[in-house]
Amino acid sequence: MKTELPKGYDPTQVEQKWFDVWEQRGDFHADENSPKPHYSIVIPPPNVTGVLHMGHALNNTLQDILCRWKRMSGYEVLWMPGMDHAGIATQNVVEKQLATENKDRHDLGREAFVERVWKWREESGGQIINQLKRLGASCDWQRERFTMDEGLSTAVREVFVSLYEDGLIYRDNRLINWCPRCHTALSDLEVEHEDKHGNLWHLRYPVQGTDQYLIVATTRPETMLGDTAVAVHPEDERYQGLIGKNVLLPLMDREIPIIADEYVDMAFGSGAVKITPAHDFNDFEIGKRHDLEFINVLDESGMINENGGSYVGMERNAARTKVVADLESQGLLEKVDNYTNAVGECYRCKTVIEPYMSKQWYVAVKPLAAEAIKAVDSGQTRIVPQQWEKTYYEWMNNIQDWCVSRQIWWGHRIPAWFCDDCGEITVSREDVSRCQYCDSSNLRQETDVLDTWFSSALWPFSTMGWPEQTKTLQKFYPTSCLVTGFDILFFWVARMMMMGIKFMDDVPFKEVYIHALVRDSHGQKMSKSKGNVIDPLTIVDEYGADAFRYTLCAFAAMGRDIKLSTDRIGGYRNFVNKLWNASRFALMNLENFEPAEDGLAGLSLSQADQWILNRYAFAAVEVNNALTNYKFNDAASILYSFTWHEFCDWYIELSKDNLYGDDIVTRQSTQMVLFTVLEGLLRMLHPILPFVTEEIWHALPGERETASIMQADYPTAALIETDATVVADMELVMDVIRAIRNVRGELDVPPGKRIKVVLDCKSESVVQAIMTGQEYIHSLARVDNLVVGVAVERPKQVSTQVTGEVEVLIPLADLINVVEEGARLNKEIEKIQKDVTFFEKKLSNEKFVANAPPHVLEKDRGKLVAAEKKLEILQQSLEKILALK
RNA sequence: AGGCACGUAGCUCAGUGGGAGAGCACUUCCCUGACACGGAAGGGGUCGGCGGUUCAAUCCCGCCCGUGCCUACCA
Repeated sequence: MKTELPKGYDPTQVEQKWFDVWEQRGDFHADENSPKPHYSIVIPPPNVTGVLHMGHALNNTLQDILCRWKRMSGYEVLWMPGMDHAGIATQNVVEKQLATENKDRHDLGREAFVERVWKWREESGGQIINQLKRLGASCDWQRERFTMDEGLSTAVREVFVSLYEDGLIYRDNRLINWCPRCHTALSDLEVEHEDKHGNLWHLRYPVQGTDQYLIVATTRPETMLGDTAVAVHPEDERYQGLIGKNVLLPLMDREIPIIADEYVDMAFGSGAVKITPAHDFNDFEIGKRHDLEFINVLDESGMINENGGSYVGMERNAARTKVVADLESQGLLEKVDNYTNAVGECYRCKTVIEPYMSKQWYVAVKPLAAEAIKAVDSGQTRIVPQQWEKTYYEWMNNIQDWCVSRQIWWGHRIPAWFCDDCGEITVSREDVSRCQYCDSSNLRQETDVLDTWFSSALWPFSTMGWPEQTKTLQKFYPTSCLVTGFDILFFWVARMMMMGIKFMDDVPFKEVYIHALVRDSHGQKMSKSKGNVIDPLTIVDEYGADAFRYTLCAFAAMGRDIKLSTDRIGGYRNFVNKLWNASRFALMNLENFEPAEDGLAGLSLSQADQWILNRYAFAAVEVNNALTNYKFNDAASILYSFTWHEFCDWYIELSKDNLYGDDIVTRQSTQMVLFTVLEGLLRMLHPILPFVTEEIWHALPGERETASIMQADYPTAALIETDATVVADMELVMDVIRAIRNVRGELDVPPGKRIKVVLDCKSESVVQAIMTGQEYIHSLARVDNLVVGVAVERPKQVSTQVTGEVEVLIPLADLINVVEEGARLNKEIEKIQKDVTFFEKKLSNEKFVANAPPHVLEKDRGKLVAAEKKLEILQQSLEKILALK
């Protein structure tokens, strides 16, 4: 597939073309029968309702980089893709649709509603999959899974029943987090706490049998309708006489006791707390301790129920207003303070959650967590960066039982049947029609479904066919790595650890790489409901997927926040274009070139050739190191500077004379090096820049051994041994070129002007190095007359620059301004003088000389000597220049 | 309230116990036959503040200030 490269790189067509080829050819498919060592990653399944955001883009780009790198490094790579069914979110989407038809789910009934959700899923769900493909994600798309698929549902049921049989799943009636809008229970994690400005109302409760009032403070006055006690601290002297007495609850005219409990903070407010056991988590505990009445005053929608006296039927906020107004009119409102406190909200719809009494299913997670802690502690699973281990332990050690039942319809229905005759519960892998206990057929299946995260927790093995013992599981479980953001460390990672260990008897992943979160400019987490999402696809459209990927890769190391700047993306688009044009240059100079069978062996390699091959080896080693340690940004910067600053800025320029010259042997060896380095460079870059590298790679001369660059070997080492002396000589010549350019630039020598340069060298070996590279100096420094030697005759009027062992002398002649040269020298002298002073001071410190390690001392002494020499030369030059005036 | 981070060039951010880095932006010059999404040469930072450890601190420790996130039952 040879192609002529157009002048500018246009990503759009190239990206679409190659992705189609890759996917249709099955290049991403993982073979469970492969003899190669395995490398596996399961994708953090995006919501079926999801639209690609920056977080997905980062997360999946990093996974793709790892997968492509490992694939090229000889591994059989499985990147398992899929989505979760996002119970509440998806149900909300479809309910909104229904609302536009003036219907709700109850009008349809459960079965029809679920059907409707499936229909939505087929028609509009899962857009994100195609969006991931636009990024170049090399998932094994043939294996795409969905948490509501039959296989995964079987896994969910197997796990639920097993946990139940092991006594790790139970039912209990307690306070849970209730979303009055979604009409379902939520786990603790699904409640987001946000500080909100509100009020602290101070209420006066009349004490029975006295004319005293007890002042209680509350942020939720409407809950007073359900108060069943007032609590004070047992040691609070102010209230000693009141404990045991009653207050008359205003508005309800209910007598409730004054109790003593150590939970009460004497210093806060009046030191007296109203107790509403059915509507507050603390009060719930106190209620149990003191055997109080639990009066629920709300219904499922957050409306006051029949227990709320005259407030029945009022919405909770309206009730609050009315309660406060009524208390005030009765003189029972002491005062109102401004107050800020954390209010819990539903993570799906942001409705203020309600602590609500209800019977729910729980997983007793403590025993599971203990194992999951051990697995990280023992190193079976490594969390990178390690700092996150602490967060993981912190949560795991304080873990609370997990409420897994949800009062919605879209999800895995809990496989439990209640018997109307004997009251027992039958939990079963198969649907049942008769009670296990009394054989009655009067059964009703539990209507609740499971938390979506319950099925997500099984993802690493359910996607591979569990509970069947599949070859895929044998080959690819445990997975090698999990790549995710820290925001779902608890939601997902911790739970996968627990379930993996419990059901697979092995950790779900060997390593967890936790990356930063992409936030908006205010540091806010991007989310659909906040409306602050920037669409990554518009970035892809504008800059190309490769440039976008490179940016994300370069950004990946940031602590916790990533704020994307389009300037930066533009910079990497330029980088891609640079690579493209360097490749065009190569192709133009590789006409009629056929790569030699034995590669670089036997070629007479120039200074420049050896130098670039040396730098190539360095880059190859370093980029592998970086990726091994998840240092994505290091990988990006190593490859950036090798490509641009070494290959393009230097090697291509150094090679031009040889490529344009008449010496056929030199030309051919230069071509071979140019070709070989570029070809290897493309392979090095491919994991980050899959599209452009594939395109160029196929345009190179010669035959490729594999159908795609993604199947070629990833470079790991030197292509051929290079001579360290020759490489150092090249660096020396480059320094000389830089020195000449510096003088030219500083003294405004016209760029086109060819000049005379005298190089006074300290030794014959330096002369030799320079003589070998003299053509480079002629060409890159625009020199037409070069004199090199040890103690050469020095022209009278010169500009002087010093680099290492070489004095660079440029005759002033007619081209250099004496005044400017004086200024330039003064600037240079000032710099060097600082160095000299610095090292003199350092080395005259006796303690430093006595304590510093010898190699440091040696190095600094050398630096001082070099700086002193350079200073001397520059000062002499300055004197001469001044004498000319 | 506790925990975890962060504070480095104008901007966005890397980085290390031994004389401070990148990209973009900026200044000067150049449309030299791959590339102006380019080339060459420059300018720019007492690495948040104060102490401590060390021969040596931007890096380690403590405190402070500022910012962000996570966890938490102060009504």
